[in-house]
Amino acid sequence: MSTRFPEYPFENPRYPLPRLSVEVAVMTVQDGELQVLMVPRSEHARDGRLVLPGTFVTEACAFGDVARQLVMQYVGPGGWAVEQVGVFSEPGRDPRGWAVSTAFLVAMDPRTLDAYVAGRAECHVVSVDPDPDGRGVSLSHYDRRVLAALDHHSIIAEGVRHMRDRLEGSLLPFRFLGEDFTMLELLQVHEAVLGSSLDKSNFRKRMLAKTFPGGLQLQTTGLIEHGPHRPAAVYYLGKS
Amino acid sequence: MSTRFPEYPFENPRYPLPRLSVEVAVMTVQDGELQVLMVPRSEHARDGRLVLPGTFVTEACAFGDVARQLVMQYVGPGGWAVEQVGVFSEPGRDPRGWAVSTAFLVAMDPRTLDAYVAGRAECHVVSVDPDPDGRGVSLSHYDRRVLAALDHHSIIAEGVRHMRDRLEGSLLPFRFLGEDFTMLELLQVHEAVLGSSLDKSNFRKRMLAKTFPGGLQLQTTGLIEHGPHRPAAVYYLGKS
DNA sequence: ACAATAGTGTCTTTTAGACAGTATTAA
DNA sequence: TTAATACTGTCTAAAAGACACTATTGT
Repeated sequence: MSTRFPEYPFENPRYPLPRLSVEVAVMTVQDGELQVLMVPRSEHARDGRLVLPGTFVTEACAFGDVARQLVMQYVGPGGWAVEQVGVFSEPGRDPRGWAVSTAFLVAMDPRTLDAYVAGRAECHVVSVDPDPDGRGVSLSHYDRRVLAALDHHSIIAEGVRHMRDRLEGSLLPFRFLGEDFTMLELLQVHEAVLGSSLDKSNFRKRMLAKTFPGGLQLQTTGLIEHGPHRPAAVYYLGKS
Repeated sequence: MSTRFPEYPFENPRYPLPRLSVEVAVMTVQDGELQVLMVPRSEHARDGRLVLPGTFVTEACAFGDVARQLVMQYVGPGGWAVEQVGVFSEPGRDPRGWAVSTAFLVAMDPRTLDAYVAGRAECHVVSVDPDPDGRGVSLSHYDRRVLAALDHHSIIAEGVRHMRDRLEGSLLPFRFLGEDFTMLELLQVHEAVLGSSLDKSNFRKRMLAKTFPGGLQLQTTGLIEHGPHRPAAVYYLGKS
């Protein structure tokens, strides 16, 4: 270590250094509900407290790559698009000491997430209920004792804010969906992220008229039946 | 240090740790031009290379507070609103080794900035010219040898992206202005940040009709003459 | 009068939104 | 037939934009 930055106080005990970590909020929308992947706060903690998947940074590596590796470790392989949400550095945020986290966000199709998570008891997909004012979130679960430790509520709330900013003008909504999807599924992604309901007719018109980044537009590819009602058109995102 | 996080590898030379720093982009708009405050990359460097003001993080402190202290140190006292732009962690970004920077942005009235910076030879206010595609920026100066070291171009480019996202729906434009301003000054802030020109008539209508966060609206408070032409109305942001 | 910046008015196009109504399926 | 979801059409209001025009100053 002494060959790098010799003047920086790594070896000088006068200067504390924070514990550096990367946390990932793997989010999905299922049945119109926003959800996030959480895990027990340590391998042997059985007190029911859940945290976002995270890891300490212990090698020279871009944090985005660390986040991608975390997703591969907890969910599975894939070209996951991670987005940086921000840095959380308040000294009191971890009772054990000064900890600095860089938070990332990944949007995932619920079927993909469920398939990966199905066999892993440690993975919990927790419902996220953003506050009406958009500042915080509540996490619910089958067991009320299951709560997030640390300030991971704040990280998720910031992630929701980030998603709301990026819903229009990015491909984010489509990362919550499979390659093919119905208009209702796309609508429910928007509603879950925004936390408000949208007029179906106007939403459809807007989406069909819109050009997405990369010159992509909604294309229809057939019909799908799933219930005692008119079949829905199946869409995908493609070049016009 | 051993009382905190005993299991984290501070004392373990197997694990490298990055040099942690906070950098601040103090930005302003003058004569329709976006500018940023830069300083020589070290106190004794006389090679003309400039960097964003920054400091290593060496005590348990929220990074936003570190950024505010930096602004006070380089510019002067004031309740500066710092906004986090992001973390820059690519291993190759600093040739001396692994360095992780958290970047912040401050928008400042050019008169305030100039007044503070006037007596300080080390402070340079450098023009920022965003690329048309919005991905990068060019920095100009009276002396072409004056260039940013490290990846501070990227930090500034991210800062511009951040400002463009927040121009509508926040009070950011007004932080580039004094308490009182003319419609032209407000227009030029928007044009400089967006990098495009706007129709004056439509801009005026839009601004006068708009309600800004906190229920604030543009109020007029008199006229100002500054040239051989019709005097301009002076506006401020207040409750209706 | 002229140049220069400030400000108004009008017309068109685009977009968002409310909301009524039609379509197709299973039971 | 009914219930349920899918989809279309129409009208209105709001916003954005183009652009011609008027206003007020110093020289």
